[in-house]
Amino acid sequence: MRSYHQYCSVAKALDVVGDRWTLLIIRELALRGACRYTDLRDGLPGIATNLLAERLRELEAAGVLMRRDAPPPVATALIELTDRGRALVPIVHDLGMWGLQYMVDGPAPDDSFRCHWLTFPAELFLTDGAPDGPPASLEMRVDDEAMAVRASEGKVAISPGPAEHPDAVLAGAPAPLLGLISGHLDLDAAVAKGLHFEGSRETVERLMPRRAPVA
Amino acid sequence: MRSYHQYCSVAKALDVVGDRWTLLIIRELALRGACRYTDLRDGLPGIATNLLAERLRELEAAGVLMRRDAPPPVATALIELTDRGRALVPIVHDLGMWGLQYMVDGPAPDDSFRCHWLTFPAELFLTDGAPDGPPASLEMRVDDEAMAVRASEGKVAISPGPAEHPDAVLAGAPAPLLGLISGHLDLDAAVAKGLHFEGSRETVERLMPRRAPVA
DNA sequence: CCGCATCCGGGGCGATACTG
DNA sequence: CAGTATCGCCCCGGATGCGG
Repeated sequence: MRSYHQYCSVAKALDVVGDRWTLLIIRELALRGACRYTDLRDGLPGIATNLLAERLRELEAAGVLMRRDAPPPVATALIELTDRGRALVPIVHDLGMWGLQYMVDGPAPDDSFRCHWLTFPAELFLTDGAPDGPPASLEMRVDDEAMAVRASEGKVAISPGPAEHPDAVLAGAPAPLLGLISGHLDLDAAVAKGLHFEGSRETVERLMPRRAPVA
Repeated sequence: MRSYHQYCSVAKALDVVGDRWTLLIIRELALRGACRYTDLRDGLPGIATNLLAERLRELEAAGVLMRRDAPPPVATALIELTDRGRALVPIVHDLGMWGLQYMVDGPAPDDSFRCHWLTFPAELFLTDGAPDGPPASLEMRVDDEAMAVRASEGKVAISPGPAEHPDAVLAGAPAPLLGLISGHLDLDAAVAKGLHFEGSRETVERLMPRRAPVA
């Protein structure tokens, strides 16, 4: 990107991360951790390959991310955030919280979706409503991608990939799933909107928020 | 900007504020409060007038800012952030704190500067080192623009425009001024780098940080 | 298959000129 | 003061190719 040529810290930050796609690359690295070029590409539907390569070069030069050789079994290099890049994660998170208000109408017809994009909203909204209960595991699934939510001793942990022995599974379209997570819909309403539900209703109700804090 | 077409809150946020110049417009409205088109234009050196007009239209349509008729004596309309837009201010602030690390080398030869751009760094770094002392007033000046810093009862307030009866005045180039504010330079070092200083040294040392918290 | 580089068409952007 | 109009350029998007 052309520099703004302003001696202002906000402008200098945007000189580095203000380019198109740049903050979404940070998002992917924040949600996935160290990953391959191809993983990034899959998490950024719509990006041109040359643009991704160019952005990665720029961000590496700016000290925001680094490449590291993968451990022996793998032949490829891994890309991950540096300390400087990790300092951006809370900002990307907050930006995502601000953007939630533009999602309540549901996805546009040609919107793509990846399950791990729900991580930030899930971290914000999900709480362990029964901190004294036994550990519980929930799987959320859209298309072929899954995300695991584990509640244990009052803590909620969200991780990409399928859950090991889920007590409950939620699957279906993104919109009712997000509605449930954010408290806009309860489980019955989400099911009525097409969400598929299996397993322990108790587990779902333990994790999902009771009220809707989004404006 | 073309939408990213991703049903992700970060992408949706960037669909609204990810365009070039957009977050800098938010910065200006955050630092100035309600202001005129021309004020924005002056605070955004380098922007094309058609782009500013177009961005303002888009941001108004997105509910981020609004236009309001000025009180009778003035003939022009004022532009200000809505609640939704004000929710972006902490994000812009944090982005600015992150961008500080790219300013330590000083401005590029063709960088422009406005004094009120120091507001975010000043809010972060300046503290009242003598909360029991009498109110103190400091003016910082670069070129023709000034910024006032008032310390009173342990609180520090920063406002655009000249100070009324400043106990001390700092004037000169942006870089030594920022170095002083951020704690990279003490007053003598800043003066050695060309900063002009007048008035009460005690007032300056009361407000400026003792150590450098920037990496 | 992974990680790009290259090419090309379209549109966002930058700069200037002009207007109510 | 507050924009609109115009034009050229370069960034971006999409497709293809290619070496490891």
